[in-house]
Amino acid sequence: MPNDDVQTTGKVTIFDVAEASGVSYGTVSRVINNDPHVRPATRARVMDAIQRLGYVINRQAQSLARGQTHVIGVLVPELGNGYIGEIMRGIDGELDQAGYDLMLFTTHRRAAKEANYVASLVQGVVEGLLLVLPRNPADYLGVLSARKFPHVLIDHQGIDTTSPAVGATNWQGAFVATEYLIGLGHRRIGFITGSMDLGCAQDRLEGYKAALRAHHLPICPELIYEGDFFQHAGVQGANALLDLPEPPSAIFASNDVMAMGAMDAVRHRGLRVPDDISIIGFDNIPQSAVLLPPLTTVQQPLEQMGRVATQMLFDMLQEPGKRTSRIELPTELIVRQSTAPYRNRIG
Amino acid sequence: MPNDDVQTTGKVTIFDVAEASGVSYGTVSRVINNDPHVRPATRARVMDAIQRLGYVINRQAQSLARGQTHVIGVLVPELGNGYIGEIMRGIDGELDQAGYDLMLFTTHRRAAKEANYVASLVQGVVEGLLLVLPRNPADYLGVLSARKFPHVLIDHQGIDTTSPAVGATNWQGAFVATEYLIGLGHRRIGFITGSMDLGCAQDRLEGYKAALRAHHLPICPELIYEGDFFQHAGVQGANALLDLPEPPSAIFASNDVMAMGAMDAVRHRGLRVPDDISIIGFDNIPQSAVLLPPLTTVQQPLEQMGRVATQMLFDMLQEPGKRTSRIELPTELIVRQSTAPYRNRIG
DNA sequence: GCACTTTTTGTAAGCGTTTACAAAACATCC
DNA sequence: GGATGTTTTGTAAACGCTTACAAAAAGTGC
Repeated sequence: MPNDDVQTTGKVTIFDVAEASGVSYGTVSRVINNDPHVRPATRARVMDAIQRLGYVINRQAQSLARGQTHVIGVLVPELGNGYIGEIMRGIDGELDQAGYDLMLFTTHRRAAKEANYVASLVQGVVEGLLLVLPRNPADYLGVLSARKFPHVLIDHQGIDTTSPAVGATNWQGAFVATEYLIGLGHRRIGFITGSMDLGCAQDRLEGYKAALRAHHLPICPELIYEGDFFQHAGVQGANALLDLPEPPSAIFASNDVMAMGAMDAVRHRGLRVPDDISIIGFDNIPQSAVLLPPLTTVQQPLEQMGRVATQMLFDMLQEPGKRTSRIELPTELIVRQSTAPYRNRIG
Repeated sequence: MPNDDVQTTGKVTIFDVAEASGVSYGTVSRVINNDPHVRPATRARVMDAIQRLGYVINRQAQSLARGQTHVIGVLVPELGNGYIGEIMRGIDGELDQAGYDLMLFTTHRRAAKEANYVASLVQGVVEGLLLVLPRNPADYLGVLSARKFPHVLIDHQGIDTTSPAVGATNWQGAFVATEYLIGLGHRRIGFITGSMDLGCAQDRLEGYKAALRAHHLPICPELIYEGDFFQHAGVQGANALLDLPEPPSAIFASNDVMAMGAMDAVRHRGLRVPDDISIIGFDNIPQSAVLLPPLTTVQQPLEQMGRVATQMLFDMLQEPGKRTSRIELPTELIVRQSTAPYRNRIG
């Protein structure tokens, strides 16, 4: 007689379990779903059969029958940078707690495809969608909104105002950081922007300008270098700024990665950070704390943004009609050793 | 009479489309699946109805009926570091081409949960599993193998030998890099290891040792600092090595991130790279090229590893019985400016 | 032990597709 | 214009589960 231990192959269904334990398939279903209406003895028998046969539930079928998948989709422009990783960590944590699974889509490849892509892929598989740092959201948002498909944007305060979103107080963060440099005595402060097609980059620039204005300092176009959030732009931006006839004494980069590039460029010229040039970043990625010198930066609550966005999405799933909102989480200035009081460097 | 344009809500099924276009649901299914056995005129009529009603297929139901989901799962220890991001890029690209979707699982949170976690979550939802850099794979591999569940390991040449895997030639990479330093005249070469619980970290260390041996140089335990692949370990490792009575003239870090830390530490002591100390990394993450100086490193074909692993998985799905293999993709030494010929630095 | 209530179990229908098979429509030839 | 062969279309059953409802069993109080 063959061993009927854990089946290694083939599909074990609810019917097999029912037969093996001498109950009906309905009862097996109830056991699986922890329905209280089942006698302890019966439950034990069924559980035993489940073990023996190595039964695991078929989520497809369950989803189909229940009409819900317990999967949410996350759309990211790309993996690889730590910034998105932090956000993902928050999303993942929250999803995990709720027992949801996560389907990952990247735009970078299919960006060119038709706008319906998101809607069509997503329909029937994911219950909601989290859009991280969408670059040209106009494409999908139309479809998503039209279909009333639950979704929330993360870190994009762009043109669209109808979709719920969570971001950070980029403007204030940049304002505070700039003000801090001004407080240290710096008067000429260089600024390296991010990709200006992103709302957050624009906001940071505006915050910088506003702080200068608030302190009656001139806004010099030559002190503003247009970057793109990549390290290389930090290097080039710093070089461009330091080549100026009247170079700045401090550089504010729109993210930490560019700040790192700027730090390298400064040192490569034989100048010291922060003695000769103060440098400040934005994001507070994990690396910033272990640089030499540790980087002064504006902390973005990235993980929290992920968490909050996920919770918002769950709210929407619960009460489909609910008024959606746009949330901005506070940034915080983290003072470390890459900034110092101004002193007349050359003369 | 109400407008029957794109429905914004509710579910449009194959039956609705059938009714709207005056054909049977079977025909609609055929149209959806591009079955050639349907008259052009009929096809057009159905397509039109699909458009009008805004029908999109329900993947759950399709999966259930077809018995395949077109989803594969990827299990990663964490997001956030660029290393995994590169691998993911390769996976994603390959999946995309094949029209598969990607479900992402992270271990870091549920690691403590029972070993069946992978199997139970996965069964019925994903057709195969890619395990990226699994840290304690013994837990799941047993279940996976027992169930003959298609899976491939990425970058883990550990104890387990039965599962198919793709990795890189870590040993050779480290050997070549070390030999390169020796060729530059260095005799005392410091080594900062990765997490020694990972096979790749062990292999790199062995490659380093083998190169020394091959050139009849002594293996000095004090020159080997045990790190963990994080930047901080690079800083500490470099400091420890340089504090030695007889410090090394070159440092080989087991990954680029630690090499960056080491570079910072070296400079912080007023020494220059590469003039005083040569530094070499491993991985060739995108950042390494834009450091100052650009980092000499061993390139790992991360994206390619992702691609190859995914292809292997597809092969396994196609021919379930197929003999599985373990592949090692070649590493390559990338010479940049963080390494220089040895010269007697102090004396 | 009976009538009654409550709990447990079984059954049938449904979720939205696919697909094998049968039926109907069309084309082709003599 | 019928016999024949080829497409095209319709129908029914299946995929593995949930769930409302009905039936059976078990538990009560007298």
